Amino acid sequence: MGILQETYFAQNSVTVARDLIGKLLISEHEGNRLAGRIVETEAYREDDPACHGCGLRDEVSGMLRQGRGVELYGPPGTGYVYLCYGMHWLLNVVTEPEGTCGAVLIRAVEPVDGLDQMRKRRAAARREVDLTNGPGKLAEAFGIDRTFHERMLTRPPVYFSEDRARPESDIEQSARIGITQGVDRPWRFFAAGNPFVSRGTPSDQRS
DNA sequence: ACGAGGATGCTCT
DNA sequence: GAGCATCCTCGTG
Repeated sequence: MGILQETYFAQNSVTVARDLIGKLLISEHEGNRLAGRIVETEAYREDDPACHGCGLRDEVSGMLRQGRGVELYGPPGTGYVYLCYGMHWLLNVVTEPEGTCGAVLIRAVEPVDGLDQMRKRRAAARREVDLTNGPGKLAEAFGIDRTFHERMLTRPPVYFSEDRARPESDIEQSARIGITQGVDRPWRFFAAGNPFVSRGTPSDQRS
């Protein structure tokens, strides 16, 4: 009921990233229900130097080479989960039609359900905002790891859904965070004023 | 409140 | 060996 389907994720990554703000991320893994309202996302696209998988298509033959990020050309709605800095799992959902490279990174959510289990998984979190105010943190809180890589996120146990109780909030836009390439593209979206938005600084404002 | 530095593993040169 | 879509701890003000 209200689960976002493959046709939804088949849109332009930037469109999906903006529209996912206010939607719910839900996990029914291991008998617990966890839910979070998405408050921060980033879009990654083909012909985008920050995107894993950029440059895998041979310009002459049109054929795909193997390499990191080739999964981003796969079916929309697929999970793309990878290890960042050797320690943190980051959750993406594959976007754009199959055969086109793209993904949306889920950077932060506001906890809605299952906070007790989130606290157990996030032992380092002293304040409630630290449960899920960053891409590595929310993945840990939700128990997302490599076992969700290349799994469909259009049905349980992990999926996205509409939010009936979706609160009003303005959506702001900025450069993406933590990247050194593609800094000029304002493809980060976040809910204005929401305390669960991550602490990162947009890449075009760093010294 | 804020910034520096370290942890840690995978991919590509 | 360098470079990473990060997070945590421990300094200093």
